[in-house]
Amino acid sequence: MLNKLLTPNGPGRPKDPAKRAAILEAAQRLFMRNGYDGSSMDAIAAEAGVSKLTVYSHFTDKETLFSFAVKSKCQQQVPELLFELAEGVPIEPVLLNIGRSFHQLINSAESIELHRVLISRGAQDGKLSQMFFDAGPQRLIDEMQQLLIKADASGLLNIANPLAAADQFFSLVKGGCNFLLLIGCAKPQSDSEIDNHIRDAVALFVRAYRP
Amino acid sequence: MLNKLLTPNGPGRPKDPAKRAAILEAAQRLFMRNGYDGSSMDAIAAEAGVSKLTVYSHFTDKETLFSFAVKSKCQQQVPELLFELAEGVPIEPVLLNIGRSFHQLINSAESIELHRVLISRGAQDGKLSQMFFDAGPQRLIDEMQQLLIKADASGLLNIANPLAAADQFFSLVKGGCNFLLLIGCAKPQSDSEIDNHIRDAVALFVRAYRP
DNA sequence: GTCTATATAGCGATAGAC
DNA sequence: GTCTATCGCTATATAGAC
Repeated sequence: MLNKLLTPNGPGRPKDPAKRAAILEAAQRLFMRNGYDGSSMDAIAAEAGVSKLTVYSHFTDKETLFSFAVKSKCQQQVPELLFELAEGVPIEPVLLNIGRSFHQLINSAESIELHRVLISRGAQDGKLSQMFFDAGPQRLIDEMQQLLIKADASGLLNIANPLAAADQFFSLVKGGCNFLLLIGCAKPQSDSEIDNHIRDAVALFVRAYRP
Repeated sequence: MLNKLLTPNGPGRPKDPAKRAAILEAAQRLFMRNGYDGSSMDAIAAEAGVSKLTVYSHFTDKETLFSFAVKSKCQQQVPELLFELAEGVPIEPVLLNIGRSFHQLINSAESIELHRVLISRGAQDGKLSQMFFDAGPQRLIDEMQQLLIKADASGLLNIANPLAAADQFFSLVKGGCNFLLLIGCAKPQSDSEIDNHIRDAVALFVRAYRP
């Protein structure tokens, strides 16, 4: 299954990598837009500009194609937040930067759609959700935990339980608005509202954990 | 449409209210367990022990049945949290009680399934999500806001923005674990872990907002 | 390896007997 | 009002030509 990707040239005529990429792209678009059940293999093939059998040739079945599409989408979404903590610098600006990046990440249309699809399918494919979680949220929590340990050691903050504090921080920045976007009845927020929200979250966090 | 519920006796033979109830119950079970697309009208009719046409007779089509099922489920889930705030009593125990009730509510299997279904369908039926939100989360936020205003007036807490603070409180109690349950890869938490989580959330909140 | 055409099954919704 | 039987449609997955 994997050697299709690693060694495109098997015995006989090689499969067209461009078509494979087109299929994967089309699958991502449709799965994210219409969900698993809402996306037919016909539609995916049409969107990719190939025949349906070509889709089945590259990816065994619908489940497999879905897994590859999600996996690829996760890798695109992998965040590059700034968890650096320079010496002798106050902590608020660092947390504000992380908060802004995280907020933008989880509330982007792409991210909301990905979450929606995973939640819809979550009950039936826990492995895929686990993969997503390890590649995404878990890494953010780990890095945040490391940053908070450093901040505690530097005397910038007073944090007894870094893991719990990391969870608290992300929960605060996430807020209730993200849930509204997920269920599809959110009023659009202005940039200033978003910024105020993040400021409030960081302020609450720092106030509670200051030495 | 509604008078079917209010006046079960129309002209001619009355429809069987017991069958209507059985259909609604079966629809709730299957929709919550297998989602919208995963639940066929055949399966619902079989689960209810009636014919499929009886289902169509009581509820116009699948969308309508789904709306009634979700609406009914929401009314069952309507929480009775304790937002009382007696005079001369510390605030922590009150927040702990609310936090525990809220945590139990949103992490129950029934609630997770309802959220999952709403999120899956959310993109396609925003009205239903709006109805759910008004009946559930919005009311909790409102009541929490009122409580925080009182707490501020009493000098128990120092809260400039009660709405934002209410959102922060619920976000903290909710935590990251709820999301894990939604995507279907959560390790079960022990009672003591849950209690510690809620204590930490309340502690953070009170520490930041103490006068 | 890729295409057109098709097999098989399940869906939502309906017609007509009782 | 409720039932059995069925229509019309669409889905996943496959067979055979090039």
